[in-house]
Amino acid sequence: MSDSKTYSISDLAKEFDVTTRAIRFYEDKGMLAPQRKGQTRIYTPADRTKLKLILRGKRLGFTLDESRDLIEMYNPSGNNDDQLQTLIDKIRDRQLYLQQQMKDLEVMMVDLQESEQRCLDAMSNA
Amino acid sequence: MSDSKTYSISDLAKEFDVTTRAIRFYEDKGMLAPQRKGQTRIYTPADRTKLKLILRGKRLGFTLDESRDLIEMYNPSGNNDDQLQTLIDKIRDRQLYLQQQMKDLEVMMVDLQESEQRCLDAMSNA
DNA sequence: GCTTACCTTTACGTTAACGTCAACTATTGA
DNA sequence: TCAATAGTTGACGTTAACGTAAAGGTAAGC
Repeated sequence: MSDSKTYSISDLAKEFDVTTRAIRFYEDKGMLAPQRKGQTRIYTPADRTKLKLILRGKRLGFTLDESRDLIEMYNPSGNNDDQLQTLIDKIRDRQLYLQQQMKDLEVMMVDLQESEQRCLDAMSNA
Repeated sequence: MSDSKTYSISDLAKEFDVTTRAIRFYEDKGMLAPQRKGQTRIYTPADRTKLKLILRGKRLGFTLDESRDLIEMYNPSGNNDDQLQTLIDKIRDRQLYLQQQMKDLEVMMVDLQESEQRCLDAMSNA
């Protein structure tokens, strides 16, 4: 009863709004390794979590290779602290990058609002 | 004397840390149109600003095509308010996306700090 | 038994944003 | 004068992350 829940590939595809092709692609890259029932892939909650992490990495702008490294860090298999430090550095880099993005976005929003206002002015004078 | 300052292609490449190839590529895509002195490209401060906007767009995750639309919005040439609204929508989308990125990043930082701590613990017990 | 829906593998195609030559011109300073 | 430096235009190559078709296996329901 505990955690015997499983998912089909299309279950996960629907839940996370990705294609089955993408999920198989992640498997090809060695990031997922679901069980099989015959030929058909069977995903456990752990597999589901991994997929979630992959997609989170994507949203953060990591490549799949980078995300794979990150995910390996979550489980205590290879406790290589050099790698760990490298990854923490990558995270920090990405954090700085995000801060720059926020600044850029603020400037751009102001510029566009000015542009919008000019447009509205032009329309009201017609 | 006012704004007669000009730049060579490598001036701009150095200033913004991009390759000359990239700058010519943006021109091929119709995003820049510097004057020529013979064959050589001569960039005005206005060109420089455009390049700046292109790179800002990149940092925000816009494609070059999207950035071109954005840049056209800054000058009051085509006051098409439909387009303007479309672009404001795109900006808003990107803003939401950035907010999601910040959330993702926070979670990931916590996860990795836990991972780091486990690693440090393991080392101190050796 | 037949369709429909879902699953599989294999493999070539696609897109963005340049990288990387190659082959050439123009300028400049020793 | 000659070599180094910076500029030019093609044009083919590259990478990531899938898309998309081909060609088929399997199980449910009518």
